[in-house]
Amino acid sequence: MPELPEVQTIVDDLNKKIIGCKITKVWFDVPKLIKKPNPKDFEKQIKDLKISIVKRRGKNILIYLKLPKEKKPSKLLLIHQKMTGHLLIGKWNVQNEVKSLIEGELSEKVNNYIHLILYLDNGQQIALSDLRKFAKILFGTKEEIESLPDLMQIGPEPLERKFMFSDFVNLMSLQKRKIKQVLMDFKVISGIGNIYSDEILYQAKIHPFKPANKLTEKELNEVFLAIKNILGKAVRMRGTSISDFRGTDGKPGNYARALLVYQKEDKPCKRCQTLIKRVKVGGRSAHYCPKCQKL
DNA sequence: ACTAGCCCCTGGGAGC
DNA sequence: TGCTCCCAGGGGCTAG
Repeated sequence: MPELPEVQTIVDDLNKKIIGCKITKVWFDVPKLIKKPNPKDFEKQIKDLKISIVKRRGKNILIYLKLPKEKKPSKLLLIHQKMTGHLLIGKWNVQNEVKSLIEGELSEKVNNYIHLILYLDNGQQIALSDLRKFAKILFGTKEEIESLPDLMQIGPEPLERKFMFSDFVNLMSLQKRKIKQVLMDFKVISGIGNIYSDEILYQAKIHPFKPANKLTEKELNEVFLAIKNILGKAVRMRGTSISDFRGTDGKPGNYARALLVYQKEDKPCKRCQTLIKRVKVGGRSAHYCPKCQKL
């Protein structure tokens, strides 16, 4: 489901709604989603902690937690939503493995796939819904989680000011792979997945198969500008809603209607009317205009 | 040290 | 209507 803009939307929502809340109880029915610590210890360790701040790193949601007496957070809960995960805020009732909504507008199917609930002291709940059960949850001390490869391996944040064109040029010069795959590799640049890599390359007029290190300076500049432009715009529009992305309020994002190539196979290119093509790259589909995107 | 390809899961949509 | 096949936004692991 989520790439950088979608995860940022969730993080912004959480920061508005749950800061200062204390976790009073935990419920889950798919223990394997909790990779760390042992699921049995998870509730014991996270109970009574207070939510300090929520951040994003790549596509990971980082919820910093503190003991009631602490000034600075010492614990960290990491949630990666992978393909179909959603974090939702609401109130649910769990009975005989059936989850029903008590309050709010989340009367959607998404409720059937709730596999983890954090109960908060203000009566609200944070729920993780995940149809395909690929999501990943890690919890531990701040130092412990921050030093895991899951976070250490992540490449630079594309929207940060300090991520400059020169950094981008250096990164691309080291990559012989197809530009499409390089953009989607979170170890090179974080937060870009299949949807936005298609949109970025379309805007930059670069063929997805072009090897990253063969792009000219001018082409690299186009890609760099497209990354900043498209991701920035998507964040402002609260993400894309292909099939089932939702904010924590269950409402879809607005970027889907701004998509120009993703899932537009056989539709005319907005620039030249040539039909958009779909091809496989690294097991995933790439959409592009065969006429205006140059190899 | 690379990469392609499979795998983790479940459901939706297309085609027969 | 129902069956089968293909597809899905992430990313870890393995075999070559």
